[in-house]
Amino acid sequence: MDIFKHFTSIVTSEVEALAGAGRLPAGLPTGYAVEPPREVGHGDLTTNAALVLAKPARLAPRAIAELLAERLRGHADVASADVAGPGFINLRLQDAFWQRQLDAILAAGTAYGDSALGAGEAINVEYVSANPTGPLHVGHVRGAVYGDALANLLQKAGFAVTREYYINDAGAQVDALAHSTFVRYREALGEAVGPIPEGLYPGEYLQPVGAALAARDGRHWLDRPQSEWLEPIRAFAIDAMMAEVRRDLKELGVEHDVFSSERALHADGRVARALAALQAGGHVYTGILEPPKGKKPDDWEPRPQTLFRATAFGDDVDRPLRKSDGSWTYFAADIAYHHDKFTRGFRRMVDVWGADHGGYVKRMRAAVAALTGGAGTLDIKICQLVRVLRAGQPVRMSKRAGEFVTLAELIREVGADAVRFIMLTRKNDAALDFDLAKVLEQSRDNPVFYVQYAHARCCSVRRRSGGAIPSRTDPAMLARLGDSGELSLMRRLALWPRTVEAAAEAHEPHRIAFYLYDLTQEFHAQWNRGNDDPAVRFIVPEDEGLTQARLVLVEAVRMVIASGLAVMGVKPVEEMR
RNA sequence: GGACUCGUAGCUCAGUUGGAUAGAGCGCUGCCCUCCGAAGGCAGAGGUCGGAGGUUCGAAUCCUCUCGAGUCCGCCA
Repeated sequence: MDIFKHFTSIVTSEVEALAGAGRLPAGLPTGYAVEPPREVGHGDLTTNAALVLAKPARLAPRAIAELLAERLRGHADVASADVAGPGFINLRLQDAFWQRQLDAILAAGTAYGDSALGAGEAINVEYVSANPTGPLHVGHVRGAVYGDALANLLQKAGFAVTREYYINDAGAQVDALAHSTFVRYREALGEAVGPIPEGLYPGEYLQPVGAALAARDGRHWLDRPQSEWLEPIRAFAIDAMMAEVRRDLKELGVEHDVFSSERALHADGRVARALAALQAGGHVYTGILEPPKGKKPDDWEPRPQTLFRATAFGDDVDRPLRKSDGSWTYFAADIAYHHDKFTRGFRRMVDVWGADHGGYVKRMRAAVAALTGGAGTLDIKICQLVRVLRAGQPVRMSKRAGEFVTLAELIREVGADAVRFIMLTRKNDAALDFDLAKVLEQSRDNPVFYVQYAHARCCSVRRRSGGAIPSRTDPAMLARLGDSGELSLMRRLALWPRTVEAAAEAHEPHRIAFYLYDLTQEFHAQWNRGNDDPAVRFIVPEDEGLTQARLVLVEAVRMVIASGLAVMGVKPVEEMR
């Protein structure tokens, strides 16, 4: 149960009751909410109902607040209801109310915080979608972790989530991959190939691919013309790279449900069909674009092009659909891809892109709007750059020289859990520094350690209790939990369902990381009090009843940490080493 | 020239979708601890939210303008 929704509905029924008694006008709107107060000193809950209702009710906010507060005081869970400031109502709840929440948490386990928000609606989250021309590197990791955590989060919020990867296996880049692989193939067969030609991929990661091809086909392709080997070797290389990508992603804990091929979209006519649909809607025409101002390409020459009328849907210019040789642009294929997702039943789509694709957002949104007549929604989340720091110094990355930190290396160095956690400690659209030393530090300013440590401490309590965590609770037992630190932990736990929903709605999984940090901070603080004062320790040998109640609290904390980490895709640890 | 994202404490960043005295960590200052419930604890000082207007009962949050940083800008994907 989300306690804030619970009390919002109580306020609503009291407003109706007051209207029924003639003390408020009937038919007032319900734009108000019961929320946690920003200032803890203001109480447990606060509502702006009187402020929101003042205008439609044509009454002073404080007068409405007084009426409502009077009614709210009559509820058994409400300890006090005070009018404050311009007309807020601050509620304090009985300890028993908070204690009762522990029941709900223990009963639900890590399902506590699951929401019906999504109502089982299908949603497609597309992420990573890196070109199959090389191994994944740090530039891809953030999107991978963000997308995966978002998918987990949406699942927890009640959506039917499909995790999808779009393979850009068409176009010049995969042809270059095929040529590069052919060079490595010749090399594997003993030829002296010299330096890798300009325009091809020089990375050593293609050596094993060439060797594997040689092992499979022997010298078969050596004297054949390019027209014969290009396609089969391209397919071979793409398969090899995608196998590596999938293996690396699996190491990171990322597994997609669906891999969609761009090449297949072209091959089976889906591109042509999508574009025909766009054309039928009157969104395609032939025209001449203005050159971009301020950065005019040297070889610019005006020419008529097949254009999508993106400006009709909020974009700045209309966008080309065909290259000068008549083939489809990448954008055209991407339109077809989103059309395909929509026809597969996804009215809701999320794309996770890197910062360098920011300029592409408007046209894609425009295309989806045009294709679906507004029935499909596309949210595009941009992940800003990650700077990897070693000893406080940025690690230089040059793709051309082939020196970049790969995902596999990153995981080998600090572990998948640390990688995932750190990637979620920033909002997706803010730049992120990844300090390789800091993530392994055992201190409070390393959130990975801090949160894991809290979970380990919970497990430690459980171990030392000898497995004596009560499976059932009763109000009398939980009534022993009256310490201020215990109560603020209970209040924090009650924020979890609300945190999940808000994060899911905003598509912001980083909020989970921040919540966990706050929760564990309070847990550690309570633990530390036990260092000085044995009476507030979780295990009090001379008081079994109190210990039982506290074990319930600790177990509830552990479950919420574990379910938060599950959303982040981080494994909770039982002990620190 | 334009588009997009970001400007919040000395530093790195949150900010519950417009609420009441803007939060956390680091750093700084002070006090306490040296305890395996280890990998420190507690407390304090410190920002008017880049700047200027506007909307609102109420703005870090929405609008306009402006300054600064990053990313991007036909036929690459």
